[in-house]
Amino acid sequence: MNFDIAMERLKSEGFKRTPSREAILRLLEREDRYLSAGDVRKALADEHPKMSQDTVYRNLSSFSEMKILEETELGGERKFRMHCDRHGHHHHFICMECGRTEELDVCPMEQVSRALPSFVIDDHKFEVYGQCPDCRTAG
Amino acid sequence: MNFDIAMERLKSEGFKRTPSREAILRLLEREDRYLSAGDVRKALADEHPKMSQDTVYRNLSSFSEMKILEETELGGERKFRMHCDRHGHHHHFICMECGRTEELDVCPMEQVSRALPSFVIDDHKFEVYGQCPDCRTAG
DNA sequence: GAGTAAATCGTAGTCATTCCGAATTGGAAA
DNA sequence: TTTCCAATTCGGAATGACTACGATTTACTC
Ligand SMILES: [Mn+2]
Ligand SMILES: [Mn+2]
Ligand SMILES: [Zn+2]
Ligand SMILES: [Zn+2]
Repeated sequence: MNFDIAMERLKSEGFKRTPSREAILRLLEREDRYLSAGDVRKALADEHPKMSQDTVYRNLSSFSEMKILEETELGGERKFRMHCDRHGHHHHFICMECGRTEELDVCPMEQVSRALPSFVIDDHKFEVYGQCPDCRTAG
Repeated sequence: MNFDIAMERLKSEGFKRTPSREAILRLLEREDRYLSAGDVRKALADEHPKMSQDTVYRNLSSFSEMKILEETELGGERKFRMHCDRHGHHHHFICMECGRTEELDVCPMEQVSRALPSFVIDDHKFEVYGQCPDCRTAG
């Protein structure tokens, strides 16, 4: 997903276009990796020094709820990245140094559904953690 | 893993046998599901009303490090359960109402490793969330 | 039973996140 | 364009999980 589509989505759902929202979404589009609320505040400190933490958290949560962002919980923190909708359902490798992701097309949920016929399955999480090639050569 | 094996493990690694540790491990053996530090404190409130939160957190962390417990992060909280070592590597369905788990033998990591030859893979997480049959009929 | 390092207690501190009332503002309506 | 108001933001306080730490107690060794 890119900035323009995200702003359209906001407008179509009745949200206002504010400088805070533009800055947050532009940042996440540019970075293309998982960022925490703190990361966002730091990255916007120069451009928007008085954006309050409430604004950052509230908007990240809203964007996540409306699927503009995707969210995970890592190291005791909520992290967000632009929702990627290029393929269908998929999962991610996540670099623990830089936060960049790599798409994984494998998902074992069909087998799981068959193996647990009497369970209600609401959600699932599959993530692979490590070091991406860039960070490996840089290290 | 059961209580006796856990206590042996503690002894062999030079840890002392204390009433706090016994109570925490007995609870986790009995419950056989994911509990937070707060859950543990509440469950032991009658039997050990003055066990401090420091003691609970420190021991849960120690037990997790030495693989007596397994740990996950769920809803912004660390959760712990007895380490299950019946089969080899596996993952869990987790009931979001009662915390009970069901074993899943599927794991797609072989395919992932093949698909990411230039990445360093340190860890992975695969969890399925929902409602177990007991909670479904009870609800 | 005495000595000692480990463990616990009580409490204060940290950090991410949420809450809240007051002030501001985007955008619809006049 | 100006008015208006619900939505949004701000600033700061509150929350809740978790950690740190000095003082006290305790499990094990001798
Ligand atoms: Mn993706
Ligand atoms: Mn298991
Ligand atoms: Zn999947
Ligand atoms: Zn696995």
